[in-house]
Amino acid sequence: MIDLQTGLNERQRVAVLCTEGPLLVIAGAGAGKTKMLTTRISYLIEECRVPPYQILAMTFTNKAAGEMKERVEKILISSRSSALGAPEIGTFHSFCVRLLRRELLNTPFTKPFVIYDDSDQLSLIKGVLRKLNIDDKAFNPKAMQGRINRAKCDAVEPHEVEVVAHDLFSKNLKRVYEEYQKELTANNALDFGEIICMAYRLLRDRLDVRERYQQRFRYIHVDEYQDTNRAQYLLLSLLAAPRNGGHQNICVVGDEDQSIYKWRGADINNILDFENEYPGAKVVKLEQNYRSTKTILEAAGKVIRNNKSRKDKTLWTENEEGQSVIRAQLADERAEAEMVVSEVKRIAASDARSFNEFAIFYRTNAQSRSFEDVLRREKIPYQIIGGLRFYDRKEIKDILSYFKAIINPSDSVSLKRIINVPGRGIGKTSLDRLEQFHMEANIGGRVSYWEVLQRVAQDPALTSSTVAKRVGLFVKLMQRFIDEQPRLLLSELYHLILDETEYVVELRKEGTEEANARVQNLEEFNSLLQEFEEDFLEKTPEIELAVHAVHAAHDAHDVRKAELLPLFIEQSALASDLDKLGGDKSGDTSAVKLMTLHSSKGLEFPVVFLVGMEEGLFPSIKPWEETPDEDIEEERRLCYVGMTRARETLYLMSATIRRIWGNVSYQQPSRFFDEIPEEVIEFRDFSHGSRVNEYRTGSSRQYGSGAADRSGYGNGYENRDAGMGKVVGRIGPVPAGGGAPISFGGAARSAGHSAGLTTEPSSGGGLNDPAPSSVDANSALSKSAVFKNTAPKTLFAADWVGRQMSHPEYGKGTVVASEGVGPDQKVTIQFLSRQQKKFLLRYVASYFG
DNA sequence: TTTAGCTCAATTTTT
DNA sequence: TTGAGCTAAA
Repeated sequence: MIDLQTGLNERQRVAVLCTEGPLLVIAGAGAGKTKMLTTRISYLIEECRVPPYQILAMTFTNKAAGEMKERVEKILISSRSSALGAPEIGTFHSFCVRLLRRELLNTPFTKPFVIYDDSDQLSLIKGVLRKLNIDDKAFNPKAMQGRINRAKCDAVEPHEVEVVAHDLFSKNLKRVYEEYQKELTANNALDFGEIICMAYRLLRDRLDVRERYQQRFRYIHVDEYQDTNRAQYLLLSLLAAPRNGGHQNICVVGDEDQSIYKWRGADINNILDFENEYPGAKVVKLEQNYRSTKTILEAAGKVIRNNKSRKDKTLWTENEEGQSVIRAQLADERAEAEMVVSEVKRIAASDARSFNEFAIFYRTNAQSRSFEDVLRREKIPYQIIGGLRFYDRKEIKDILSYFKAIINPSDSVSLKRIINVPGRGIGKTSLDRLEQFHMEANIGGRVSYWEVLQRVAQDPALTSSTVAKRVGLFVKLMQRFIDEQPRLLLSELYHLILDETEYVVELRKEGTEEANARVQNLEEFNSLLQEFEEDFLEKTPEIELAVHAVHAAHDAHDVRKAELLPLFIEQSALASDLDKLGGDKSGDTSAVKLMTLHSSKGLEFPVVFLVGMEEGLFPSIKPWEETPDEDIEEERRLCYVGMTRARETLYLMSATIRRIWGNVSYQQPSRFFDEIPEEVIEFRDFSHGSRVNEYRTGSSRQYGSGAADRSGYGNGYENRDAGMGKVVGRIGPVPAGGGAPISFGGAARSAGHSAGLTTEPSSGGGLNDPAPSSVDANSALSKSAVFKNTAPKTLFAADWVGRQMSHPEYGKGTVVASEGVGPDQKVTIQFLSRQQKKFLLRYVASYFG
């Protein structure tokens, strides 16, 4: 018996009990939607006697799917039955891949397909551009890729692409998209978008198949519905909507306030239109939050309230009031990192928290660096989520490409990737020749790259005897792998590849730190393979195996082995970094988590640091173009998502100056600060620490008018930009270990720079990297004496202040400060875009009217 | 063929 | 700042 009385609130109970017919659940952050969903699924099985295999639940991440699976299993095991199979719980993509594999005969593929990731896709698109003689300078391949993927999100097929008259780009887009699709099929490959689209088209065009799946999955659940795109929406409609003869037993859960993937094709209308697509849909709102303190919820609620396009809903909680949200202003990104880390240490010690309970969220991956530096120095374990996926590392991708080419020699992208890796003397010229042959041979036909390689190897007259020989060796090598593969375990094949190609040998020859890291990654990859192998041989039921086995193997054991490789490749393509996170059994060491705001969705932590809250960075703004309100609203939702991840303690941080792409940039605090009521905020101005204060006094002039007001600290300080700020005075010491003062930007990685803050001349410090770009920043330290109490006159040279200029990149601006003399003179410009930038005067002098 | 050195671009990215 | 991709020289 599923316990519906305890542990569920009234609304959740309604949602669980409403099993028949369409149901839209609007679930605010932390309102227990996963609990609702898992209970609902269990209820269907236990109480409604629905066979588990008739239940489908779709999520966006493997992690969400895994969590749901686990929790459903727990409930079911703790009650009784589990023998009736399991509900199908997975991501949209894994669901569609399984569907396509089961229906392989109804797809254009004659044998199991491989999945192309973004970089594979880009390679293929570049190849198409070359083939069609389209200049990739004029028509950026990445832009093409973006548009193709967008089209796929919108379920737009090549023939439906609209060509705008006189618009070459749209014309080319159509051609490229068309050709790209052909190439994909010829390569026996699918990209992420195509996984969904092909499944959609199959269900759309084949009534028999559609009916089978409609009958199979009688109860459908969709998580994060606000993030579904058009293609996903249509797919769901084919399974459940009345207009397609569906059963309408569909329960979608979403929250428009947490829609943060609009830029990627997520269509908010899917939620708004739900009641049209499914007339008579019930709507349930879950508004009680179980995660955060009242204070955090209040702050987040006030922020999201500023969005115009949203249905009004108000989260409430019975949780404690909790402590104030802490908003901290730091001197620069280094100081920001120092403070975060020192707070982590302090709280970990005083509140006996494990490092697991802390998370740092930033807008862009690039921001992780400063935190990594400090965390590493302080020997605090940390884990970065996202960024470069493990499977995206060069060495891993190389091996995976061998794998892919072995099971699917039609995969030209993978073949081209590895043909000269490690180097076998097949260089650019040879590759161009091969490419040429491929194009010629492939006209009107279906000659794969692999076949071209074989021909070239056999016929020295086609190229030269050297090239033929070298290509021949590669062909022979690959052929051997292909022949051996069915008899080998994953790890055996892996070692065979490494041995025969001397991949590791080559890496060791390099002897660099980077090469060593790659060898280590390969070792990790090896254990991953073994793990997969063991898991697979233990658990995977025989039924799952049938599909790939068509062309392999002679006995049952070999069938299993032959199955391993395709399955591994598939999961490596669909896996993400997020998956590793938080699985309590995965031996997860206690580490501070670093991730982008996007990755943070769906997670929660007791202590959250939201860093880099500065105009331009967050909200992200391109200074050179207009930012539409909708974009700001999406940024605001992102802010809301980030804030509502916090259970007890929330820090919102911003830096005054930050290095962005190697330039020093003066940052204004994020507008989102203005939206949080004063009462729930505690303002800690760390840029007014004793030593830093000197820096502030000097450089605060950079702000132009009003700057003087800011330099006094601890008394009636009012930050106009922050729009708030009851002053609590300086709290805590300047956060730094061993008395090292807060230092200036990234340049301060060498200890000497920080000395600029006090007495030591920078020339005596570890200025070991005087690259031109860093000199710019360093000179701010060493020459302009901004850190000295007595600022030289030139610092405030009035002659330039107030003058107008027009920058080709940043637009119109006014000089608000000037410093240095002669060739070193710098000016700080306040641009209309709210950004401030500092330039060497001689570089920008020509932009003044 | 390889590689050193240059220019250019650059969010977010569940799959 | 980093990285990818291209050109020129070894």
